[in-house]
Amino acid sequence: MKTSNLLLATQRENPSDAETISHKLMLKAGLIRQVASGIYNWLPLGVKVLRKVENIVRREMEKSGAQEILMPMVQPGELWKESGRWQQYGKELLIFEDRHDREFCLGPTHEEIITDLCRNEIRSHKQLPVIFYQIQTKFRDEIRPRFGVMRSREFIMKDAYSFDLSEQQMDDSYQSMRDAYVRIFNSLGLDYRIVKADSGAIGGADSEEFHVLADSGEDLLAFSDKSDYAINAELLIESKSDQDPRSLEGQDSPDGKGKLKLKRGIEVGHIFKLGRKYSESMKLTVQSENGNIYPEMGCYGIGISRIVAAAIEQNHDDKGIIWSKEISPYTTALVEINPKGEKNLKNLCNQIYTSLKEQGHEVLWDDRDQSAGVKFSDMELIGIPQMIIIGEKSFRENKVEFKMRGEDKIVSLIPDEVLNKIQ
RNA sequence: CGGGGCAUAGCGCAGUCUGGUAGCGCACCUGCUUUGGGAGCAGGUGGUCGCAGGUUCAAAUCCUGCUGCCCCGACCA
Repeated sequence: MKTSNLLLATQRENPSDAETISHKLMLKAGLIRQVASGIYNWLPLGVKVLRKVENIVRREMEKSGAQEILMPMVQPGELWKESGRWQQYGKELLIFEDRHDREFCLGPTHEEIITDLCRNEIRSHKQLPVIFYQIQTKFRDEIRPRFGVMRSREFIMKDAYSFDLSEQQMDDSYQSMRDAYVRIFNSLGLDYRIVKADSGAIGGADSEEFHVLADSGEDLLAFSDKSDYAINAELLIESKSDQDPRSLEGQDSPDGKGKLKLKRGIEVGHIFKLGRKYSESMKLTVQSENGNIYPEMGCYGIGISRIVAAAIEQNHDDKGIIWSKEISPYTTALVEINPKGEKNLKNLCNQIYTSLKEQGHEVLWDDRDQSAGVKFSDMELIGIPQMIIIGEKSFRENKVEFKMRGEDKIVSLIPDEVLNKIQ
């Protein structure tokens, strides 16, 4: 892609409406624009990153044998009344009526829909175990949306639901999803931790959260310095008289091994064992040799759009975003400087651009008629991990330059070498 | 929902106290010159000053009501 054909909506000024770093940078780098409180447009660069994250998630879901489906965002109130959550879920559930005065809500999650789907489609125990997933827009009418897409009302989530014949089988499904999540977060190139969590309004027994570590994270996490023990600090606070979570620092770990250390995290994934909560309330049964049984369910969420913000919270500098190459909108920025000075400079750019594309690299060629400083600043702001610089001086020596985002070092290479250098 | 703040051009802001032809920087358009870290000169485009009432000869400015957005809190995957 050439920048001359791209809606590169970078802004020079800091946006006045944003406080957190990821929110500021997402606006400034032209990834998103706000439409209403907690509701955003995703611009071309932002969508590129979203798709990268989605593709990693999708790849690992498929690898684990989960099947992709797509459920509606608009859901009939009837199903929510059946599960009991029409009353229970609260004002985060955005409710409205259609022209026939039938009640609907915008889906904040999909347990009701998936359970309804499965009770219609799944008859025999031979069809289990099964896991379905979707990547889809959710809506939760947050009391106070904040921090850009980090806590927005409309957001993109991958949610998966497992159905098993026994608790033991459910544990296997849970473990398989957990393994997939580990592969996903490893692939994303983020520093993350898994902690014990509260299962909250979704209901159910065991649950674990995946957190991207960042000082700006909303959640406080507690770790033992001697064992694997890791927990969302909220859970420890509930049982203490001292309500200040920071007081946990240095206390004995509840597992009896070592002392607690605290870190901040952004919750980007949450996996639950639901048990029979929904299968029983919504009468989902399968036939087996022992009669009809209620499947054991599990549900598994990943905040796709939140991951984009979390990645920026964790990886940025004073110049802007620093993407890992796995989720960067482009792997390589190609910056031409003063192409009018040397008439073959443009040709060299074109050759390198074409070759890299043939090698499967996603290259953003900054061919705008702008000064070098503007181009460097923009490419750094939008966080492209590798940059090739082609300017008059080096061109005359038949050299181009290569620079990694986040590093100061610039290396001079002949054009063929740079083709091998790019990853 | 409680507390605090903001609303003037695409972005960032001044002007409001003390009413008198709506401004600045950047961006954008034209032309020329420039070109290795956010270029220069010249000429341009763009705003019912969040909305609705009211006061006044006259309202961005004063008064009343409303709306939207941001931050802190409660809440939340």
